[in-house]
Order: sequence, then structure tokens, then C-alpha cells
Amino acid sequence: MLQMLPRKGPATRERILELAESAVLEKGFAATSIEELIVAAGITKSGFFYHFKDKGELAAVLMQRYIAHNNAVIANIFARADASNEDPLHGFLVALKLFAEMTADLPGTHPGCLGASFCYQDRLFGPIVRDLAFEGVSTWRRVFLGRLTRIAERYPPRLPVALGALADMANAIMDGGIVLSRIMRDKATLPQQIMLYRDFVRAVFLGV
Amino acid sequence: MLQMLPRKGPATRERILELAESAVLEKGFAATSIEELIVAAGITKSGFFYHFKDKGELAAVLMQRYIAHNNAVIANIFARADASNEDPLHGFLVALKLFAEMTADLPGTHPGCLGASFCYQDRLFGPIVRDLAFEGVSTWRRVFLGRLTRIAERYPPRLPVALGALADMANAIMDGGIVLSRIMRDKATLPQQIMLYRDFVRAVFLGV
DNA sequence: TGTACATCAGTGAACGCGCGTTCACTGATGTAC
DNA sequence: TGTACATCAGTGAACGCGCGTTCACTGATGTAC
Repeated sequence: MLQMLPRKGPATRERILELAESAVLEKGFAATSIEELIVAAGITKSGFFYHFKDKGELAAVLMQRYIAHNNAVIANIFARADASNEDPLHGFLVALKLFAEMTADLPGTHPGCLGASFCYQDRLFGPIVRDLAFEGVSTWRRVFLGRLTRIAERYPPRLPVALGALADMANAIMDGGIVLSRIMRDKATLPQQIMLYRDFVRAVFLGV
Repeated sequence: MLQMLPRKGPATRERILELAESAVLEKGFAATSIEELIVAAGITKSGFFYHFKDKGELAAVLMQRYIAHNNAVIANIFARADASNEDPLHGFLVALKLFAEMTADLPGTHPGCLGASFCYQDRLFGPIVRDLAFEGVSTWRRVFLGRLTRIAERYPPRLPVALGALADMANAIMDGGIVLSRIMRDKATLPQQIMLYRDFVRAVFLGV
């Protein structure tokens, strides 16, 4: 029975971040008050400032955490997709399908992309947060472009598309699909768009 | 010299809306204060409340205005595209090219989509604003789907894609392209994505 | 093993500032007779 | 044409509330000797 509650600091911090992320995705950063977070987390305001020096630090940590989480999800999906086969095109198409299924399996519409949310409020943040978003997108771009390049070596593209733009399109379709899903209140829209992007990639490398 | 300044009310109101829209797209709605708008517009706070009964009404009018403006732009582009030719596919592809050129000709990155901005802050708004966004997207979907349906009658699709999803993709690629352009600080990304969507549409109906 | 000190994870009270909103009032322009 | 009244497009002062932030303090746990 010793050590039942060892150090609950990290758990509290994580709880705040979790609450903050979903609040931010629903109302925006400025409208998410520290007050509401601490009430939901069951601590006092000073408790919040023990974990974060100010609200700006919360934003930075939120962004960092979101990107790290996303990177892990992408890596996991690609790893699972690659496991079955070592053909690069096949792996990419399987990964996109897994992506679509993952978003389709969510209980409701996708909770949202913190990068997109922050980009529509970026005057609130310093360069730290903006650079984090930039790096995050750059990483995803690099990963997708790397895969598309390896695919193009084995499957000469049937359409003269720029692979960099095709890599970006994966990002664009995710962000745009989320917005559309939300506005239309239709959770099926996002997975549909991902599958449509998959159709395009297949057409580029395999023809119609 | 009579009537030089007839009724400046409407002009002031329009000035407030213009200032509000760009402020909202940079910082979000909650972080856009009435104070900053009236300073920029050169009136007093009470002047603002003469034009809008409260901040919520500003949001609703902003959304309404944005959708009307967007509808006009779309109608204008399709009209210009249709002028040259009466083939539906040709007209659609020309329209997409005009779209891409229009966004490429902007001085900087695209100022942003108010629908996307509001959807990431939608807990701030009542059903009026959300329904406006819903209707706006529905309209664009209907217009695009109508055109794609007419194209499909003349050009049987080479790929088995759902035309509704393909119509939505135009929206998704716009919203996603704007987000990407902003985060990457690269104004070329958005027109690139629109042209990539155009390549996809062409592949669907003409093959690779 | 006991004691002293340090760190962790907070509490409680107070702060000033800016925000959205209200209310009584006003001067210029338009309309009816 | 003059006069009375209405509407338009605001002004100026005040309001209370909630926000982010600070500061002095604390009780429980961990570490050194």
C-alpha cells in the first residue's frame, strides 16, 4: 500500500493538456480559459501556473504534443502497412486505407487538427508555435514525398504530376476533409476524401 | 457640392465588416475585440452597437457576407469559363484553371476561409451561424455536383469514383490548400493543389 | 535510525486590465403638411 | 416656403464581470548524512 499515489504531477499536467486540446478544437485558443480547464481538472488556478509559466507555454506544449502524437500515428500506420508487403505502392495504398478506416472508426466526426486551428489564430502566438507547425507539416511532407519517390522509381508516373505537390495533397485532403466533415456534420466525408486521394495516387502510378 | 456625404452609415458598416473579416482570419473571432475594430474604423464603441446589436450579430453578418461573396466569385468564374466553349468538361477544367490563377495572383498567401475559421470555433456561435456555413457548403457542393453530373453524361468516368465525393473534394482541397499555404508560408501551394485536383478530374473523365 | 533540508505539487487571496454591453443624449439629414 | 417631427448615424460615460497573472505560503514526499 506504500506509494499508492506516488507523484501525481505528471498525470495532472497530462489531464490539463487533454482537456485543453479538446476545448481549443471546439472554441479556439483565445476562448479557452484557464478557469474552465482547472475546474474540469479539479485543481486551482495556481496549480495551473505551477505546470505552465503562462498561457503561451500551454499553446507551445499543446502543439508539440500534437505533432509528436501525429508522428507516432503515421509511423504506426506505415509500419503496419509495410508489414504485409514490400512493394512501395502497395504499402502506400494500404496505409491510406488504414487511415481512412481509422477516421471512419471514430465515434463522431474527427476532433480536428490543431495545426489548422492554430493557423487561423496565428497572430495570437509567437514564432515558437508557428515554427513547430511548420516543422510538423514539413516532416509529414518529407515522409510522404520519400515514399512517393520510391514508388515512382518502380512505377513510372502515367500523369506528369509534381510528387511534392502530390505529397502535400495528403495533408491538404486531411485538413480540408476535417473542415468539411465538421461543417456538414457528416463523419463519413473525411474517410471518403482520403479514399478519393488514394484513387488519385493509384491512377497516377497504375493508370485508370 | 450638395450631397457630398449623403449617408455614410452603410459605408461605415461595410468598413467594420471588412476590418473584422481580416482580423478574424488572423486571430480568430474571440480574440478580435470590438475595441480594435472601432479604433481602426474611426468611430466610437457606441457607433459599433448602432450597426450591430451585439458581437454575435457581427459573426452572423460576417458569415452571410462571406458566403454571398464566395457565391458571386464562383458564379463569375464559371460564367467566364463557359463563355469560351459549351463542352461541360472543358468548361469545368477552364474554371479550375481560372481559380488557380486567381489565387496565384493574390499579393500574399490567401487570406483564409471564414467557414474553416468558424468551424474551429463553433462553440462560440449559435445555430444561425452554423446553419449558414452548412448552407454555404451545401450550395457549393450542389453547383459542383451538377456540373460533374453533366460531364459524366458526356464522358463516362474511367474511374469508379462517387461524383458527390469528387464535388466535395473541390471544397476540401481549397480549405486544406489554404491551411497548408499558411503554415508553409508558401502562396504557391494553394494554386498547385487546385491544379492537382484539376489533373484528377481530367483523369477521371479522360483517362491518363 | 533519526534529523535537516530540498523538491514536488500544489493552495488561497488579491491584482488590474480590457472586454462586451447599456443608456441617455445629439447633430445632421429627410419627410409631411 | 416654412415649420414640426422622424430617422440616421452616431457620441460619451459608466457598468460589472471574467480573464491572465502574481505572490506568499504549505503539506507531502524524497534525499543526504
